[in-house]
Amino acid sequence: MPYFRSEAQKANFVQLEEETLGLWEREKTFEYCVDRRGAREKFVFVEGPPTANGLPHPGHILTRVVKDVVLRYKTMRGFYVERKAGWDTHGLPVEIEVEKELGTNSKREIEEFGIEKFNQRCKESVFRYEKEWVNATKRVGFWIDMDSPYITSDNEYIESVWWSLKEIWKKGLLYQGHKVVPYCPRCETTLSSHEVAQGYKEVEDPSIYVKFRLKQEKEQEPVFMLVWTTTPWTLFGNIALAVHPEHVYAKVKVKEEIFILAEARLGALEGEYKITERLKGKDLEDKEYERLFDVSVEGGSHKIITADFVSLEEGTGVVHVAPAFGEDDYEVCKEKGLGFLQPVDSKGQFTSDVPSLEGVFVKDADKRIIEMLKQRGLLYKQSTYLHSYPFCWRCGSPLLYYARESWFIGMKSLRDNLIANNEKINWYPSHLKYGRFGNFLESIEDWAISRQRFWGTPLNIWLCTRCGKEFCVGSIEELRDRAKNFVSSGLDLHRPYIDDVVLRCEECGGEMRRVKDVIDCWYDSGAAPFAQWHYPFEPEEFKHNFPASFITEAIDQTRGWFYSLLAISNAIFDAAPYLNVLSLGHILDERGVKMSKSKGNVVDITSIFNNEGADALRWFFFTAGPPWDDIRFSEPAIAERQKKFLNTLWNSYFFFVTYAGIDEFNPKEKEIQVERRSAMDRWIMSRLNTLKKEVIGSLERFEIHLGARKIEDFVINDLSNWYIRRSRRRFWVTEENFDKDCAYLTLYEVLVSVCKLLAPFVPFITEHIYQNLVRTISEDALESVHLCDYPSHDESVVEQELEDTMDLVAQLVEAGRRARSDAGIKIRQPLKAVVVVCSKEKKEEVASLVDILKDELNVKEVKFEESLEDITAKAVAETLAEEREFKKVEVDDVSLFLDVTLDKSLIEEGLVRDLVRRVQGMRKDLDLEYTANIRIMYEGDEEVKEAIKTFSNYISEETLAVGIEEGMQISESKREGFYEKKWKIGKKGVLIGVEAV
RNA sequence: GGGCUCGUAGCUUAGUCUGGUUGGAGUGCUCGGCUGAUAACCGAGAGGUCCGGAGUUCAAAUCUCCGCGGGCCCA
Repeated sequence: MPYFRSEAQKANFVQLEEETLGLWEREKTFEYCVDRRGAREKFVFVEGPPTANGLPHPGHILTRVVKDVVLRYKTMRGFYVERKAGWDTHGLPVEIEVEKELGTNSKREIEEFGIEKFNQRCKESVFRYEKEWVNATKRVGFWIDMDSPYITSDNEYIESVWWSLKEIWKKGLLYQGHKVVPYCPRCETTLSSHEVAQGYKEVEDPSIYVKFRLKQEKEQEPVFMLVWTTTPWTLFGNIALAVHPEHVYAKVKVKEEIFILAEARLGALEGEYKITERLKGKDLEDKEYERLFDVSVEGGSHKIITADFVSLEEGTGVVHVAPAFGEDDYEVCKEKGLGFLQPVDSKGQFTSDVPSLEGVFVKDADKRIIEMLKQRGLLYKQSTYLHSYPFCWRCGSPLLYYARESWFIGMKSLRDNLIANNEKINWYPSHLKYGRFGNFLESIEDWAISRQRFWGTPLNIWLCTRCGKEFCVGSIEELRDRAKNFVSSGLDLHRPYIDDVVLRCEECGGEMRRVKDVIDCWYDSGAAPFAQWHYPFEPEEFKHNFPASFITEAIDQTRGWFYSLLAISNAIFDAAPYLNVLSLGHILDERGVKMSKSKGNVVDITSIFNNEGADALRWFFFTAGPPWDDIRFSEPAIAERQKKFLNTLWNSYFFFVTYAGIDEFNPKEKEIQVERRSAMDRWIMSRLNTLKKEVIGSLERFEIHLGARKIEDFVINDLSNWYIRRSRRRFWVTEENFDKDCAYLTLYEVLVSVCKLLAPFVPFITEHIYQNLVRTISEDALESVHLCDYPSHDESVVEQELEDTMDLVAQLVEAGRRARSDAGIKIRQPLKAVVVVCSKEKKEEVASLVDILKDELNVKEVKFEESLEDITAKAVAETLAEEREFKKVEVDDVSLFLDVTLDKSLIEEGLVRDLVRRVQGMRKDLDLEYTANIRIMYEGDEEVKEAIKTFSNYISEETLAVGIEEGMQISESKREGFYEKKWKIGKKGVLIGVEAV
């Protein structure tokens, strides 16, 4: 009985994978694989939570398999690697999906629809594609615990988030301010940058040059700052004028008026002008000017400030600053301690601060404002300006950049800590650390965490309606303690329920009401390190799981999740939340364009699962290039890798299983030390151990592609194309012998090792191979390849010299073939000898592998000559004192002379080899068992007859022929099972018949 | 507009950090060979503006600068 289950010659990877999934399910392999390492050192992973309100696409799958390969590898290396899944559930994208279904367009309509019902829909929407996500995750082999995931909208999660915000609040880092955001006045909502990017249009706007009069002594001639703007309506919000501190400004006289503007922008003036004075921007600093309109401002205003953002590309080099309508404007005013003015309401209409235009939509007011300026003589000139301006992608109205009240975390004050904690993190690729991410930290701004929306973690701040006192709630218990009304323990912490909870003001006894905001969902996911464990309410897990050893997501998360994690950990624990972070590239289509739903170029992964399978997909991702590079992705590219690698791996495994089956070989019954085995065996073992070392090195540096490519190279070139091809004859010997045992043992050991090396990369096929190669023969073996330890490298079997020599021999073989090809003699034609001329040392090395050379070049003999003064074919012939013809080739300092002289016996032997080859082909055509005996009949000329007679033993051995007969009765040969074929060998016609006996 | 990154044969890519023979593979194509792993394998050939330009150097795919194109992030 064979010990190993026999296999199909052609693998059905998809079927094999589905069976393997079933096996893992039945045996609970994943759970066991994690738990059995429970006492070992932890390797902490945090899952960046995906949103399941869309179908997973190849980019998500890439992230999942990269996570998987690292976690499987670390587990096999002995670490305890828990893997908790997570779902990101809040946020504007979710709301937008629901709004599309409802057909609503504004916050007002949502309020009319009802926040309760709206949020209920959001909650449902978030898990709409959960099943697809779970299926794809399982199908691709990503082992992660999806039975008890963290969910950012669960009460416990929210409670932890609240706790963390309270910590930040207690440190005085949570404050209220303004943020300038792209805002749709019709929908009454802010837009994300992604939405803004969708709605740019070319439009014509007014372009006006406005005169701001400097405050002076009365008797002096008036001096005007000349200012350019394309948004006249923002002039009501003017607080300051900005100039660049280092640029040169000119005081010029134009007709009867005096203007100040940048010298480089004098071209903006009409007609003749005369420069009367030059000065630097900073010389103008702090000069006050007359306000354009009569509006009241709290705090400093209407003076000249300096700012680096002032450019000389357009305008006059003097910039009108309105903190309510521009982010730079807002920031610079805050920095300079100036006041703030918001004359526009949330519908985009002027407030009572602007009595003459109260209730007018700002964009409609431009003409009247220009007219007002003209009448008062404050308009220098006017034209129009063509530029791209953002519009609301939903309703088409022009967006306003508009300052809204917002809550901030004071990250700016934590900048040095952020930078210090970033020092502790290893970034892959390393340039991100001080590049994109480092630069970002250097100029970090405060984090605006509030959103005036519905579906999100409610901001846990309550304000007293009487005295204005502010309170931050840090737990459900605290909420119930402080609440005036009854709060049930099972209260859903979302809006609108939480909005109804009124707290008692400790200061004045008044009523405290929650601010209406929810928080940025980036905060939710950034809180995952502790919130997934419901810390600090259940403190144990977090302590063992912080900081994370490893996280990975795509490059766009650099300022997303990678930052929000660091920001929060930094604010609360002053610690780095992860020690290694791997940033992945994106998936592009076959033309190199990013795959996205809107472009319609997303490849359907289910088709790949059903055609090529998960291992093929994974192997493609791992070998395509460095994980941080973008990958061009297409189904044919995956099929190609499968053909190249997985098929070769399968063929190697199939070869072993087939012959071990025939010979009923059981590796457990044999034990032969590696050093007693042949050079070929020791060579592949040496290569294997070198490989192990290289693969581990690569994986430790997250150079997954290098590790994978090294294994691929080993399997295809070393194992399949050299070791197995060279060793085939050793397996075909019918009787049992030492050399055959060595070959079996070696091939078996290599296959099992390779299988383990590959297990993290291609978990299905390796499991399948392991089950057949290992579990079938030992009952005490571990149940799964994924429970095994990762192979460690054994220096004692590494023979570097042997590896080098094999390299040389392979090169000599190649050179010898070239020589044959030059001489026009095919390889099947045996030749008498090859002469190798080399140093004594080289000779000794090569001598151990001389049989390989003999075989590969099909020569009877390999002769060595240590040195010849004259290394030519003629000299070789003379040295050997033979009248023969040689063909010379060289490899480095070794010369090889191929004896290309043919004699009758050699030609006869060549002919026999041709015949044998034909018979083998016919056996194959008949689909005979490898061990089946046959009878051969033939017809041919005298030479053929003679050759067959001379070599009949050889022919019998090679083809398992029990009889070779000359001539056949064609008429009688039509019987069942008899197969005959006419062949042409060289110029001879030969008729061959084959019949199984 | 700014920051980071990528650009090598039809396609996928190694080499770039640390400059040094004639830029190396795979795939596809052509020709030849081998084969009881057979939809595999071996050899030869054709195929290159190393994105373009300038500079540094005895020497540049590699270092520097300026562009062009793709990607990401931010304005």
